Amino acid sequence: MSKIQKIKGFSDLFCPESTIHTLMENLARQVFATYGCQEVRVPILEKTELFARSIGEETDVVQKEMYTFADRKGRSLTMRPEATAGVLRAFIESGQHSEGTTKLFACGPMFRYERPQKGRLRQFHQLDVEVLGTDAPQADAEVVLMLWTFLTKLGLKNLSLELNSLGCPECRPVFHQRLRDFLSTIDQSQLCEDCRRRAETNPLRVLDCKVPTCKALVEGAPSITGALCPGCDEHFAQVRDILDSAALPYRLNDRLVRGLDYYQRTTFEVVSGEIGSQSAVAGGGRYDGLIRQLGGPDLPGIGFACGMERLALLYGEAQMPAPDFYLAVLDSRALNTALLLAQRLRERGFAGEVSFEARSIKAQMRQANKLGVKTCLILGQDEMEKGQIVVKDMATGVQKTIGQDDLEQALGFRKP
RNA sequence: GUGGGUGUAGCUCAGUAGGCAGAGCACCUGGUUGUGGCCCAGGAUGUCGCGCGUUCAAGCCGCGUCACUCACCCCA
Repeated sequence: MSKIQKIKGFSDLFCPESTIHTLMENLARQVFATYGCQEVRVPILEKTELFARSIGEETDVVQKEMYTFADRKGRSLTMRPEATAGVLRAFIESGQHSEGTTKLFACGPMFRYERPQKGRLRQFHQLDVEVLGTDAPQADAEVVLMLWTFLTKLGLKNLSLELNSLGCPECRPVFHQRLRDFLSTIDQSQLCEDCRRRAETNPLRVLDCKVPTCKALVEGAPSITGALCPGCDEHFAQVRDILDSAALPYRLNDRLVRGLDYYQRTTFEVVSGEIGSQSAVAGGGRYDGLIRQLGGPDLPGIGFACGMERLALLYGEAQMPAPDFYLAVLDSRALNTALLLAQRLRERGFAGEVSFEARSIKAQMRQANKLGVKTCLILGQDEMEKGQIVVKDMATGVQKTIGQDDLEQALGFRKP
């Protein structure tokens, strides 16, 4: 029979990677809770329209990267490509939005039909925070601090925080016009093929191009920072001021662009130079018109998402805890007794393995050694007959024979 | 969607100029009547991704195909 393989861009996580993911998720939950975030679990499948309306009909994500299909009654459904839309939909639908600021944490798998590469899978996992109901610059600063605190507690270093303001519906069109004017003054034929297209469709993206010739050409392009309206300018200044006071190191990057249409004002990204080309480990920003756009009240919001696979690339080796014991069985008539003894220990919270077959003691000792257990228990014919068991300390090699009833004590049972 | 690289033992990979399929690690057995690590001796393990072609002969050359991977695009 032929093997069935997993589908492209989907991965199976075994230990220690699965442990790293669990650990990161738990730490995120814990850190974000200190800021008042409450966890929300939302569906993986949503109506396609939700993403089309929030992310933006014209974005690449919606145009060509979504897992979209018709259900059995012909309704168009989509596997979520990001978390924000679903969380906001749930927030709006729950109707619990009259209580001032709401801070939500969500996590889980997201899906995008892209060509896989380092740090990018078709099913990937994000940690997501949304702070809804306030446009205070303090909230922006708090969200950034929350993210940075989490990454620091994860032990990640050499990360760089990039910060920008994209302006609001009032000042952004002004900047777009200035940018278009600028682009029309330069020799279009010098731009790369992608940029010639982007100059029309999404001029902001031209600023972000990595091709050296394009970089040089847009050197003198106008900066969004200089085009902000007084309101946005003041808001951004306050956010920076707080982050300065908190001594949080960031880099202003007026070329920082977000891929989703709903972002405005404060946007930020955390990048690493150590994980290949997909260098953004987290990204987010403010989306003040979005809740209303999704049929909810006119409330502002800000949030971010962390890519867990990318964090995992930066995370060191996970230490897998060694089991407490290995129970070697030398006589096949002792196998049942051994299993019951192990069960007794496991009920007390000890972790360990018990042999399912009476192999040579040498083989079983080797196994105990390989598992790295602190204690090896040996049950043979002699011990069986006397109701005893051998307890061997693997580090010192010292062993003693004790009554089976005294096992918990010998292993250092501590009350839970 | 586009381009490059790689598919050989459980894992990491050698394999010269087409001529018997290899190493290290891991695993198993023994060196100890019931005692691990180190050491020594021995052992098992292959659709050389798959298909077609060239050839007396293909892991190696050609074509196709699938998978993985990195990069572009895009993004967390």
